[in-house]
Amino acid sequence: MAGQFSATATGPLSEEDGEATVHERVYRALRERILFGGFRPGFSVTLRGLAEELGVSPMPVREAVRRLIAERALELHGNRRVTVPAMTAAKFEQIVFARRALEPELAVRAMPRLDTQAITRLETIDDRIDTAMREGDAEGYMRGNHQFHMAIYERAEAATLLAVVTSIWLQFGPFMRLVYGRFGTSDLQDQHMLALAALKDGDAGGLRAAIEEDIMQGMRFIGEAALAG
Amino acid sequence: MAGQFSATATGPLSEEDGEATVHERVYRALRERILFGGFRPGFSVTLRGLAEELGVSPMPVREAVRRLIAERALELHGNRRVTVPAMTAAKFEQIVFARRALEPELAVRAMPRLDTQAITRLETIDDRIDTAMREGDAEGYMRGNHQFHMAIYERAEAATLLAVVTSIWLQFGPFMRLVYGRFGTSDLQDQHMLALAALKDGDAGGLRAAIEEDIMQGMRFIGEAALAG
DNA sequence: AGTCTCGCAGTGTGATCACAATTTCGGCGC
DNA sequence: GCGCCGAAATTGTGATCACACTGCGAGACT
Repeated sequence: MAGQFSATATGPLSEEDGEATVHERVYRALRERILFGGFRPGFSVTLRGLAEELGVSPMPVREAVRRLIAERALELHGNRRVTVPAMTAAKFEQIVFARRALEPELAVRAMPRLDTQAITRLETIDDRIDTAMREGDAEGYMRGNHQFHMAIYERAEAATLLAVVTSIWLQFGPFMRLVYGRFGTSDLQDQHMLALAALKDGDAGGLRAAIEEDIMQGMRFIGEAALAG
Repeated sequence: MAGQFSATATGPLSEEDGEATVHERVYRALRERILFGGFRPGFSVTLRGLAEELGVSPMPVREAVRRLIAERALELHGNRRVTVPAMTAAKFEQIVFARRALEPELAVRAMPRLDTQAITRLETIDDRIDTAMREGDAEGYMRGNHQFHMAIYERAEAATLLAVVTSIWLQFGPFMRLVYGRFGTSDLQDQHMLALAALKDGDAGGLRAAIEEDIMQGMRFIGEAALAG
């Protein structure tokens, strides 16, 4: 178990979504770990290991892992080893490019459907993000940040684009967690207020700029911290 | 077998890549069919059916299908039916947006590595595309077009972005084939010459515009033909 | 004591079987 | 004739087993 963050060692599968298939529940459990820092980049997972840990047979784990490999959240090496991919400068740059190209657009498309109630919910999430940042709660910050962005993007009703963005997030999740674990979260700035203001004003251009700025600030922080410096 | 195009009823698995795993060969076979028109949108596939057709056990087919579902090339319905996804106007629009956002960029990034030899090869491919277009060979046209674009994009050495684009292509392949089957290919125009010219001139802006124009023209044709009209 | 080698534990891959849910289609009743 | 119903075939899901290959560590030989 060494090399893995202990924060989200979920243990046996949560039975909350009891009606889904085992494969689906395993997939979601692994996905959460990847997204919010349960795995460290380079960590190698085994089918039987995960199966025993989650209390299921290796079969559904196999399918879930295959699925995550297809989404580029896991990596299958030639030597038959499955690992959480490491970050490289080139890959990081491509992720930033894709995020800038797609996410502001998703936000703008979602704007007509983001009513007052939705904005209030976003503010609540943002409050939790600020708290987590202050307290250095890396996982809490990442959960909140993910929730904030996805709560917007989901309203765009653009499932095809959203799937691409989701896959991208899976690819920098473990790396992001690594950086926060190493450098803390207290140096982060809350860039969501500009987005919320633009949302209230119905200012599409402002929202696009705010989301782009949020992406750039956040990615620059973890990029400089871990790749350049 | 009804509801499926007969053009690429590949039969048993080709043994050319004999060293790859069965899963990998099945994956590539299915992927080819999806990309170049072996399946019609809405066609439903069965694990055992594909397994028997390809001469393998259902197991590797299961993994390949799961993988293609993750790439949004296949669709898993609640009733446990696996189908080739149908196209909708909204999905089509998102595909066009993603292609415009990513593919011209990939082309520009590839330009420094596209030497005279590579350009010559592109011209050869383009000749074959023209021939296929004239002869109404829909599958040949699609294979050539795919080859032309990918031969460029691969040189960008941007695996992360390329994976996104590849997934996108898988999502409109069956639909594209359907349109060409219905309306023919003779009304198509070759938009690749502008790209080749820009490539020879080392004109990055021109290349970006040419690729974008190529995408727009091609997608407008199949979009108008099948969705609006 | 250092190095090479052999072997065992552990890995992903693939096949086969059991099962529950779904679909399909035949025949019965109206 | 037409529509409903139930049995049989077919589906995806999951478990278990066999196998070839990898990796690592213990042992022996020099």
